[in-house]
Amino acid sequence: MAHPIIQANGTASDRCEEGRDLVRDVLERIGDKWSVVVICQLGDTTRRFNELRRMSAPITQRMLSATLRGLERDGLVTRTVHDTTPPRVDYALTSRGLSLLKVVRDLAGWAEDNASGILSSRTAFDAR
Amino acid sequence: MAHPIIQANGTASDRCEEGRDLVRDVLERIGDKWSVVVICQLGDTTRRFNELRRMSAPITQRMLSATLRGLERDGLVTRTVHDTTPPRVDYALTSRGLSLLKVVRDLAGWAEDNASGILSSRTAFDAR
DNA sequence: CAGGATCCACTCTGATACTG
DNA sequence: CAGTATCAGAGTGGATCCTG
Repeated sequence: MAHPIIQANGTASDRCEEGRDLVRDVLERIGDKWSVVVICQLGDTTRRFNELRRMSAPITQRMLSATLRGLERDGLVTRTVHDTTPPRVDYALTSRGLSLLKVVRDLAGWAEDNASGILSSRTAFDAR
Repeated sequence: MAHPIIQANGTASDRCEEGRDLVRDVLERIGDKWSVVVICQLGDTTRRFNELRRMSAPITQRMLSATLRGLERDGLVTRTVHDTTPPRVDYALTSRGLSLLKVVRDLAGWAEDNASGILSSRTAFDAR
């Protein structure tokens, strides 16, 4: 067996096969253009709409709104409306959202670790 | 601090902020419709084109071809052509691809663990 | 067997303008 | 402040046909 690291987890090898639609579902959520950005910007603190908008620039109002609604729908984010003037709405990650944040950060870590290698691979490939 | 787990890794909190374009780049690769499926089907073994096609059904020829080329471009997959008749081409994950497989399996694990919760959240949200 | 080329339908996103 | 509505453009994937 060439790469024992992959075999370490007994059931993990099946997890890709089995729940393909599931995985696709999740990836369609976090694989869109802004979900990961918003999740990371939220982190473990509460943020307001325009605050997130600034932090996630250059996201548009429309996309931030849509992204937050999607995350809320999946139970990853809570939306709290304070009935004041001017209106104030707070967003925060749920515990499920926080657990996803962890996974996403692992992914981000992998991305950073492999970014330069990937970029040079691309350059080499395109030069053929 | 409500969720110390998030704070565990000193630099990890920055990894989302810092390399946003990086992360997006990676997510555009694995976030497309088929990359994750193909990566999982490859696992740590070598596969031929039509073999992958069957395993990844209902992927089309066009998309399998495009997906594999993308993965090869990023140095995640090797493509080995055997000059025989009929032609035979073998695909396998590189070590970089295998390291991504690990991360992807974590993601798949998260997806499985949270699938039912997410689905019921969606139902509840849509019923409002 | 392992693809490439073409055409089409759909989705996702951005820009802009407007509202409670 | 925190959104919604509408429109147009780009990208992405599927179906089909063809080839060394």
